[in-house]
Amino acid sequence: MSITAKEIARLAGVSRGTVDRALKDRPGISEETKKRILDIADKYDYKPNIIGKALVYSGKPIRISVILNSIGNPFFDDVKAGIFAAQEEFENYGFRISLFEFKGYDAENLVHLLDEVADESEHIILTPICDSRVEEKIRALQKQSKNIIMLSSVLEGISNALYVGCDYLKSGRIAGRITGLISGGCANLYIITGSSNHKGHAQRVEGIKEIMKKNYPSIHLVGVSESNDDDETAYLEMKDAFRNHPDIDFVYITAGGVNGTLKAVAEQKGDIRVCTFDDTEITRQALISGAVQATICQQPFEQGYYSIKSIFDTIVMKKEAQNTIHTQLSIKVDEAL
Amino acid sequence: MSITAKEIARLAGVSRGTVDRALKDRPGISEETKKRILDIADKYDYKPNIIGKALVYSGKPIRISVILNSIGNPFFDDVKAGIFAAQEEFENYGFRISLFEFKGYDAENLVHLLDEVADESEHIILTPICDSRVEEKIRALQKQSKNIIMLSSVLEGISNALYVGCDYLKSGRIAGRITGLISGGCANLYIITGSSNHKGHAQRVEGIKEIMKKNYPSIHLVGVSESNDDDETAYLEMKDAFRNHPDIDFVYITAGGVNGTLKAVAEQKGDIRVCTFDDTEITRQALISGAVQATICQQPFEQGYYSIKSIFDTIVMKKEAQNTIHTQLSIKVDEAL
DNA sequence: CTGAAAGCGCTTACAG
DNA sequence: CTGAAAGCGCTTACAG
Repeated sequence: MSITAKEIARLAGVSRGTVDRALKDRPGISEETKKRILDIADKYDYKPNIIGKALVYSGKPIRISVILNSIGNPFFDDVKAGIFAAQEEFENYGFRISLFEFKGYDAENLVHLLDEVADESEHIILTPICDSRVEEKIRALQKQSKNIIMLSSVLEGISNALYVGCDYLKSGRIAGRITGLISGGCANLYIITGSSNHKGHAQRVEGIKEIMKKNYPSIHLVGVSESNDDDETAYLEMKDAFRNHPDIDFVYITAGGVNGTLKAVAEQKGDIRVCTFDDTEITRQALISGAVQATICQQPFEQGYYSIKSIFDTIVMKKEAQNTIHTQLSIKVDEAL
Repeated sequence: MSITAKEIARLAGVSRGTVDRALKDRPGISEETKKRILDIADKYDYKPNIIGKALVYSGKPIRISVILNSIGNPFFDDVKAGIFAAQEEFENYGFRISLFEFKGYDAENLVHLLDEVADESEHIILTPICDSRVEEKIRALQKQSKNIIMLSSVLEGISNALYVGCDYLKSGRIAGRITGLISGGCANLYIITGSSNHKGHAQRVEGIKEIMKKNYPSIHLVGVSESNDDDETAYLEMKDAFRNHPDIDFVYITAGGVNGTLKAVAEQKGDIRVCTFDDTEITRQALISGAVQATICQQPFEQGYYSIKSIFDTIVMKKEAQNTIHTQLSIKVDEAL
């Protein structure tokens, strides 16, 4: 129960306004009264009451635009749920959130959307696309002192922007460890990844390789294919892999294309272990049916929630800005659903 | 951006006080003005601003006592961290939290502490102990309309109380599934559990057995011992088990006594897999050294945080009271630390 | 049955 | 250099 500014004023024998000048380091106050006030504030551990503050600012909305390439991608359902939860929680603090969704990885599309929202928002949360035009646009917006937050994926060329999402390299290492544990350290492994244009997907493959090299000399990485998150492509790639390597007995799917891959695995018959990423309707069904043994989750709800909460923390709570919020990575099996 | 009570007053041509009477269903208002006001509130989707509300109530503290048998139990470090985080977040809403810690499972101790805090708190969060005296005391406090919240473990004999913690039976099932996956479906399994007086520990064993029965006919459960969360006991029990069953090749530790168990396993030599529960300093070290393959975590930070947040949600946000908040269960391997 | 006022802790624009 | 006042959205005690 810290002291209020009003009480400080009484103790110092001055008005509320003067106390405010001292605390905020505003001009128009003599050095001695300022010192007297700050000493009292210090002594009684004054911390401004955020509710009093929030009430004042509730008139001036904090405008936030969220741009996600989420259309057709079930991963983002929970991300959006987290955003909506935060929206409800912080509504009374003046948070005004607009959500824009698009499909795919077209950089022009994203740049266009950024242009559209720029004028009417001080905070822009987006799932960035790895493209120089996107990077340039983000840097331009930062110059206009827009607060940029990257959600669920990250551009390494951007500084002074918060990233909220998982540690992709680490998630790959975990995948490698699971592969080792479930296979008993001996397997012919095939990886179906999303796109090499998605930095995160590439890092996952890298992480798996790293662990294989370090710990599992008897696991042979037969090959890696890209599905571009498309089931048909995944199916054809996996079919092809089995044709050339009938001894594949472990498949890791690092991104989308799960159903296509599983179809090819089912047709192949034999005891083939499969692991995936994320907890979507598709992976849940596959876990329950036994087609998939384990999946690595990255807390999508929390990603959405914290992307908004970070704004609350810096603006309202005046906490220092972070540059990374890594959500937890955890392994789930069927019984955990 | 919902309408304010002030605007409703203006639209209805009445004073703020009258609007309040209508909204709160308080006496002293004619049916027709009431209806007129409620219609306007409805039309503009009026929702009271919690910040305005909170400021009024910040004078009347919400007193919360937290009683944990956490002394000497590192699991509770994160639980406490979650409580402290919530304390900071809700301080300005008038939340006054006092923490009381004790050691062990002595019911008298807990009853005594409950007596002590009862007069000075409307909300009591505790780690309950399975004992009729505790149950009676809790029921008596509920009769005095104290809000009781059970944290991290649960008494099934108590109703009208929120439980915040993991689903122990489910966590046991997950343990069973891990055992199956890592062993390749073939093992001689031994379980070191905490205490049969701890309902949760018993449920974990039950969950493991259930999965073995359903899915893994070739995993043989050699035996179960109780460590009472004590390393020395765990060591002796495990030694004894190896003496009688030298073929044990998988050990599941469902509670404490991890170091003692691991010591016996190390002395036994051979390729013995070990899995545990929770992410404490001890299990982390064991995961990193490779002595333990995987551990099941139950979000202790969130347990602490949500036990307080639930009070905020019902008192301030006026959300309906829940009776269970199950935190997520997830598997972690060394690379996830 | 209804209104006017004071107050929760803060900020800001204005007056002296 | 300092103070007094109005206002954010709400609640509550009091006056009519």
